[in-house]
Amino acid sequence: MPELPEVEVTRRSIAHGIAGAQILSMRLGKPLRWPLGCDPELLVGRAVVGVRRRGKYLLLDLGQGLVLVHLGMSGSLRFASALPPPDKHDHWDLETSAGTLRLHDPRRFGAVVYAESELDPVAVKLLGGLGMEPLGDVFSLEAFRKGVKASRLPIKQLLLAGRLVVGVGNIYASEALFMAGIRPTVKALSLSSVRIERLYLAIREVLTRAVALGGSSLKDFSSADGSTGHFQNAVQVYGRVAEPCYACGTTVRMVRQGQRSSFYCPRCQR
DNA sequence: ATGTAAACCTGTGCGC
DNA sequence: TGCGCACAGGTTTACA
Repeated sequence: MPELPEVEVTRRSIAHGIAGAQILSMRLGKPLRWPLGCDPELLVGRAVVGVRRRGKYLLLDLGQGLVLVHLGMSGSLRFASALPPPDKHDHWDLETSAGTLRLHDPRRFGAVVYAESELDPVAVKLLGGLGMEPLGDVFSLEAFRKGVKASRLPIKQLLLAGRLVVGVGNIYASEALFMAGIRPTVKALSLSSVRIERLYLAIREVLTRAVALGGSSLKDFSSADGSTGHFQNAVQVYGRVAEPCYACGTTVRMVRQGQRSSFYCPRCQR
């Protein structure tokens, strides 16, 4: 479910409230993607210094060490001073002096992993291969162009791979490619510099816009304060197979790429 | 090295 | 109403 915008919106909804809080207890439910990697008791008494984001990971900085949180396909966080008893899909509670942070994740593709530092092997394994932050300064047109021209993958799959640029998932890849007028099946290295620049700008624009709209709440996503996003109402092609393109009226198509569905307008995107 | 598919797990919607 | 299947916002791992 969550791509960069949803994770960033979640981060913003908890960062202020949880900063400086002390960890009082931790509860784990059913197993997630990976084990926590330490005794939960080890973290009790530590402070949550701040919350950062790297790609689709949230990084809870503790006084010592950090906790990596990934929402997988169906995860969402809640942060509140009083939460109801955990239901069967609530698999992690972090009780702090400022409130409880709770991971709700029916499919359990999400993860909560402790690392001593970002140099900890587990952190390197999870974060080490990640590409550029699309909303950060290091995401330069030059670096993006170089990466695109070096890949023989279809451009959609290159974006999803996360090795060049992070945070672009299935929704925003389709949306950015529509915005740039590029068909998802085009080989990355065949794109002209002009089209690469259009895509570069589209990625930044679509992600920025999605964050501003609170992310996409397709099924049940909500940020940690319970508010839902609105980007799903601004979607141009994602999930709109067989419906008319808003720009030209041509029927939106769906194609299967790497076990994921891609949506595009055959007239607007070449 | 690269490209494709299976795997992880649960819920939902659809055709019959 | 029930059953079986396809599919769902992600990522790693295994295997050609």
